[in-house]
Amino acid sequence: MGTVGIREVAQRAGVSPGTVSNVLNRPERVAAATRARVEQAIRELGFVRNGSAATLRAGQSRAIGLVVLDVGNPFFVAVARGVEDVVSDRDHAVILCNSGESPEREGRNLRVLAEQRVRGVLITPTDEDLSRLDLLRQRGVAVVLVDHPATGDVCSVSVDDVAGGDLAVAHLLDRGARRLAYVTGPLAIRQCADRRKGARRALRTAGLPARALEDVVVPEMNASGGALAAEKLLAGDLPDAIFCANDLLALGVLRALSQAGVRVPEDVALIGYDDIEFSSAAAVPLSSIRQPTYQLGKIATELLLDECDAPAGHAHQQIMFQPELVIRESSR
Amino acid sequence: MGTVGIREVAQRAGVSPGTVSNVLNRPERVAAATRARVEQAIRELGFVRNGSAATLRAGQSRAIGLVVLDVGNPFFVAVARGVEDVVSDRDHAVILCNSGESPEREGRNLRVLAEQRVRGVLITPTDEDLSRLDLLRQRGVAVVLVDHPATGDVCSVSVDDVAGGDLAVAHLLDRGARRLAYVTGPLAIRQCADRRKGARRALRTAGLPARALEDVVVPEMNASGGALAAEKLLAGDLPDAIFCANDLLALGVLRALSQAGVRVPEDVALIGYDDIEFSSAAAVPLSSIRQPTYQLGKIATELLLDECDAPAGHAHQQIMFQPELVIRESSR
DNA sequence: GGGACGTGTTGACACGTTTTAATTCAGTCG
DNA sequence: CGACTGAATTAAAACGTGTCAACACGTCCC
Repeated sequence: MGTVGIREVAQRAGVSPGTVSNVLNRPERVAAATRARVEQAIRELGFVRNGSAATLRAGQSRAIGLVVLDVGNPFFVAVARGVEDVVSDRDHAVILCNSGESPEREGRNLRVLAEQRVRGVLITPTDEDLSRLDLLRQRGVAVVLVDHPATGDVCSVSVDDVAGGDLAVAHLLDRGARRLAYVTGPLAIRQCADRRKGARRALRTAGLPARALEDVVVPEMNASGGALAAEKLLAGDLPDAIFCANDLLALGVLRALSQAGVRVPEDVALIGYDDIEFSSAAAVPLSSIRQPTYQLGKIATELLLDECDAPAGHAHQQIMFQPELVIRESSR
Repeated sequence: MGTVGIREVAQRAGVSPGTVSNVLNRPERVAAATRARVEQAIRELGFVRNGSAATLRAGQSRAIGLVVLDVGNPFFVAVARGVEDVVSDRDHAVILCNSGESPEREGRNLRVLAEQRVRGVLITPTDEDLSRLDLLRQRGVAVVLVDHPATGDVCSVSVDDVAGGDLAVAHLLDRGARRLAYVTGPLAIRQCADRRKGARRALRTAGLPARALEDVVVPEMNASGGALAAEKLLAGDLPDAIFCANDLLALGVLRALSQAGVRVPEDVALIGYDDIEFSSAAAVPLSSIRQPTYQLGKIATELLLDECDAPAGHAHQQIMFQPELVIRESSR
């Protein structure tokens, strides 16, 4: 059994290869009877179209690239779900790449995507240097930035982290807190800095001085980072309420406080960020800021495919979603 | 700027297209001076090799497919990490597909992979019907089953779930438990059934009757399923110890018990399965059964690529890993 | 009955790369 | 000095599909 191509199918159905191609790509242009004959031949021979030949001929593939910072992060998993749903609706495929926050890996990934001649790329960049993307954009590949606000000449979809920080702290203040702590990763990370900015805005709105919010910076944004932050807090006077830059940090804080005999929310109120699935299942269900992650992926993909389909009459858009406050036991 | 191909590079470097191809694929065969000239031309023109043309010519691409049941599941995320590390070491790419436990989506995914002419496929099948895979195997595409023990004519890599169940219950018995509960999802799921089988084996080994282990079956294997199970247990006489078929269930149980004033591990010991990241961060750190997920992905990929490289002298292997007991507070 | 028209179908070529056999050339040995 | 060797390079032939201009064949209208 040699490889069965469009030619063998054509021969078996008694038509020309061109007709088989039409059946595959524009079925409406071929007479019903002929089409039926071709489709039967396809089934009988177990023909599977050669995607690379199609891509080669067309100049671009029916695939888009998705480059994320960390496939293990629930945030990106949710985004990916949104992406995949749209993409499969529109009969495309998605090539998922993981940059692991390394610019070098990001570069490798982008090269592979360029070689594959993807139609477009969704990417959460590892840093502010967008020049790596020019390589693609020069070749006419559409690009949409995900969770990274852009300035002008490119589409972007993100969530308002300043508003999120504001929401969280306004809620804590509303609940009566007057001395707060902000547990965060490095402030060089845009998300951390923006959420802090929002938190301070909430303080101002409530007429409180900036020193009412103490920063606790830890190197790693996971549960052990949270435990470390809790240690620092326990060493001094405990604040009324704690705002954590993500849920993993908050869970670490929660556990360390519980072990030290501090009650949440009676002694200290606590709120996280991201609303990961596990937050509602924690020992004390965690209040959090929910981001429209699925929507993020969905809208970004629609934007991207629209740009691909009409590269001429396309105006770049910067879309920013608003996050949402989810109140649970930890700050009730 | 028209598309720049191998031809333009050749012209600029003053060589033939064949030489450029050699520089790309077998650099050692071309004289150092020529190579330098070609490489400079590549840089100057910003040439990016067209992967589809290469794939078309070669008959297969330098990519493998990975079809998982659920991209959101930490188990598969860890497997995917193992896969990607090996694959990128060997200079290949991985196309990640999500079947979402739906045989129909699985079929679509396999079709796309076939069209892309992948070299091989790693798959956790949605059901026992492996006929969908024949479509690929007939075309000479290597297949390795992941987390799904196979019988004979195909490679497989899995973890011994019976041994895992045995480990968990043996540990609980060792700790003094005499009346136990097994909180699980539908027993039609192979993993659930196998872990139960192992649990019963541990009972026999300890000389206890099967009725010492009560089954609590819930429809969903997540935290709310665990809460539901806990309700059922609280309605009767509490057992000494609870074995949960996965960590999310265990976390749900833990929370519901705590709310009811039951202390873990003093009143009831608790152990989960999978050892997901959150388990160690729970209010009461959770004992669990750890599976070598990363290894699973790594070995599966090596097996697959070996089969691809030497399709002739390849003997199918069925590899089964042993899980590992991780003891934490919840069963100390 | 002839021309215009529309629907289906065809044939040939192009897409960009890899590969194989052939060719060139400098150096070596008999 | 000619034949041979081996290394470096080349020319040409695929790979399988999509497209597009051309063509066949009825049908309708004047």
